[in-house]
Amino acid sequence: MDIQGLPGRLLAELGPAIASGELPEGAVLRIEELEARFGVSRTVVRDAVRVLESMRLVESRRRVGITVQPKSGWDVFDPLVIRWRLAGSDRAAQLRSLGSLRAAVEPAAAALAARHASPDHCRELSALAVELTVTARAADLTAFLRHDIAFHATVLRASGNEMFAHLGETVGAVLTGRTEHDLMPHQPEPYAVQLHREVAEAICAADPGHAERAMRTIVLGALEELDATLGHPADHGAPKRSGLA
Amino acid sequence: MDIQGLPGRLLAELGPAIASGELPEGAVLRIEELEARFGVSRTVVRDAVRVLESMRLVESRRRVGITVQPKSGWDVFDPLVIRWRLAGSDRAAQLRSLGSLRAAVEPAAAALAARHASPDHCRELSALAVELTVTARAADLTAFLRHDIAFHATVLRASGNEMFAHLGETVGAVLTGRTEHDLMPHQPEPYAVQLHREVAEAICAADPGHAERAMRTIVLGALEELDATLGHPADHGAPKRSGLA
DNA sequence: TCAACCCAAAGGTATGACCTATTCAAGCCA
DNA sequence: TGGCTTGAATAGGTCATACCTTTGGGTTGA
Repeated sequence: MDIQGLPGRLLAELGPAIASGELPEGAVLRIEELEARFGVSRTVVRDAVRVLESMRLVESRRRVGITVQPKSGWDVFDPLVIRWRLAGSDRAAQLRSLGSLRAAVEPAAAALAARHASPDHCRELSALAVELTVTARAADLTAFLRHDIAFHATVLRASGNEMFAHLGETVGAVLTGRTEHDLMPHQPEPYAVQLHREVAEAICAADPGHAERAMRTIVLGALEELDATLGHPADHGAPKRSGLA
Repeated sequence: MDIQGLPGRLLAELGPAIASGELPEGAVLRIEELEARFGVSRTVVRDAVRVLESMRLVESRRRVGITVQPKSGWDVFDPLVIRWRLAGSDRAAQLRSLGSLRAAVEPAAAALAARHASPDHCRELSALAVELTVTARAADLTAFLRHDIAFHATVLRASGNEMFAHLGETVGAVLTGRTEHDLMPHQPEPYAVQLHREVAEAICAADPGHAERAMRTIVLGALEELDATLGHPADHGAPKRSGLA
């Protein structure tokens, strides 16, 4: 996605290094050093640094160099930062943060979708719900994941809120990461699949309350699962049966 | 914040121009043209363009130039993009999006805060609640706003979720914008102030349910108020008394 | 001891040249 | 005639270098 161009090469190297803590807070880089290390000109280095700076990952100051900023300043919503953190040692913390975010946003998105969804969205959701059912029964995890991602993205898009819609990509990254690492059950839980169907139906039936509740159950289930696999079990409120998002 | 340096000057000019639609989707800029227009070198132009590109506001292609991208691609969570949109003609849409986001996130944050808040956070919230009460009674809108922003930011921070915490700045921008434009009542509503007190108390008492409900009332009230001032009245679910966030 | 001052280090900006991917169109082959 | 190939013009991408400006820190003098 951003591996195009020489600055992209630097970004692909420096971003993950910073996000993973390999380059810790306070670490200092110098333009000259990066020029030599990557065999590129100052122009390219500046380009890359400028982008890192716009994400608040580093700060460039005269007479000092390029300093890695404290984690608390990161632009945590930047898609690249999210991806880099998911790929590195911050993975667990990032997943937990995203989990809470999903738990907050997706139910609200489902409720909004139940009010604003177009017939097209509705058709799409219904079709995806069917696909989920089928691929789950067939234990085709790859296809299931693909449709799961599409389902959640569609709900977010159908909410009519541009900010929610943009979380679709991020949620996709989370779901992908989950099947990759936290080994999923060989067959998605039937209850979770049914919840997805309920969400789709409620949205098509313009029933915000039901859509919201079903989605909340899904996403809280995912949160619990997350805490289980990541170890640290913090309570999140309403106890529910383990679901699958 | 980013008015430092020559690239910052370009950003401060081009960003708002794009965000407000003054430079519509598909508009093409050329480096050479920008060099002349701002009297800067290619280096500076490239720097600025690179940043706009990382926000997905523009795309730079050879033989074509720098093309303004469709709004659907904007990195809507970027703080600068948010600020630029709030300042321009997209103001209403941006406020509505942010309103829904707040409605989703802040109650969840309050609930989390009730679980994880440190004694320091608790003290801070209590103090801010007092300040809100006092300044509201004194009808000191400026001070009230300042404390209101601090209150919400503190709740978000106390949630222990880094992503929530980062929304504090954005929420602040929304609240500021509200008092600036949608003329607020000369004296903040007493009921809203009380709700803030309840949130603080519930968080300090480690009562997630109460904290979440009170915060939801606040933020839904704000949403209703928003719809009222912005015209388009979409229903958001649970009917509540008009609050004030 | 502390202040003002000066110098060197490192990023910021300016140029100008050259490379390269793209597009559009002219021209060729079926 | 129509589609494909090819070639040149265009505009961004990269490079190398020189010079400016800020700033941290050491030095000097009161």
